[in-house]
Amino acid sequence: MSVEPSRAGRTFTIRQLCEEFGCTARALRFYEGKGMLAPARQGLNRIYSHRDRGRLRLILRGKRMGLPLSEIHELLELREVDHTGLHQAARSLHRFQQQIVTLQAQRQDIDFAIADLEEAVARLEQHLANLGPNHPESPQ
Amino acid sequence: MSVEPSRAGRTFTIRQLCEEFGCTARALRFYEGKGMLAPARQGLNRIYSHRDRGRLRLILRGKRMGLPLSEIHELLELREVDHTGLHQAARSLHRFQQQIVTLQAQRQDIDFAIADLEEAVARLEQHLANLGPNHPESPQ
DNA sequence: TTGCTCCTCACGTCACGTGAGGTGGC
DNA sequence: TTGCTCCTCACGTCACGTGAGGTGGC
Repeated sequence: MSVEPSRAGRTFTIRQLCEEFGCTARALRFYEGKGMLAPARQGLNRIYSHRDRGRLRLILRGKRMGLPLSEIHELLELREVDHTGLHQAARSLHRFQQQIVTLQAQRQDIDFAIADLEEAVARLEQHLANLGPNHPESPQ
Repeated sequence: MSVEPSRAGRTFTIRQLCEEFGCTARALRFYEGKGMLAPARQGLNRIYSHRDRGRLRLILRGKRMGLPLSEIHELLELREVDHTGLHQAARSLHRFQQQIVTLQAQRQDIDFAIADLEEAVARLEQHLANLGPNHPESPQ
């Protein structure tokens, strides 16, 4: 077995992962501070393994789903420990189902907000039309 | 003219406004600290006028629309100064149209997240079904 | 005297952003 | 020597939440 990269042995710099996933170095360091990542070091510099990259991918996916880092952290740990995947799957399933409900509610709020904004826009356009053409203060 | 309430002369305590609008006293004090509200005082206690209430209503409406307090503040000031409503209307119109786009993008993100979650839920249910019935570690 | 509502600091939360100031290897 | 990327503090941001400790009027 060679010491050098057999595909999964590949390593990444912080910048490489940032570019790949579109996040900042500060974010990666922040996740590390929270104990969610633990890259190796070469001097002071961080060296990310293929597995670190996998964890990062899950972190960002969890974030997109609107989960707080604390919960993503839990799910990550569970995955590490739970070899059968049973406990992990049950827990994730429950949490994901909850999150779907939460997101659906958020979408409702956004829909209401958009409707409200569209109504306001219509009123403002009307107001400007009335005020507009030859009003003393109309621009130009 | 009587000194006492002719409908618009009515005043409110902080608690009354909180209950009416479903927010906390801390929030009202916070908006005041930002200069968005300026209730009268009776000793140390805050006395909100009908106009304070109107401003609060707009603040909360802006928040529901996803506007940051700083922008809500601007629109509020504009309304105060701009008697014709022309400048105000133009500015609000522009900002609202922008915000509609922003919210539509957020709704998209949420839709994608929900789809992703639903897929994950389906996979987990399948996984649990395979693992389930007579697995050594299945619960009970 | 007890309760209630009000008050003023002031630190905590969440997920980083943003400098300041410094190092290492090409 | 200049540039580049990396690093470590540490304070700032946003919109409040959450005590701690105290006051006023029924």
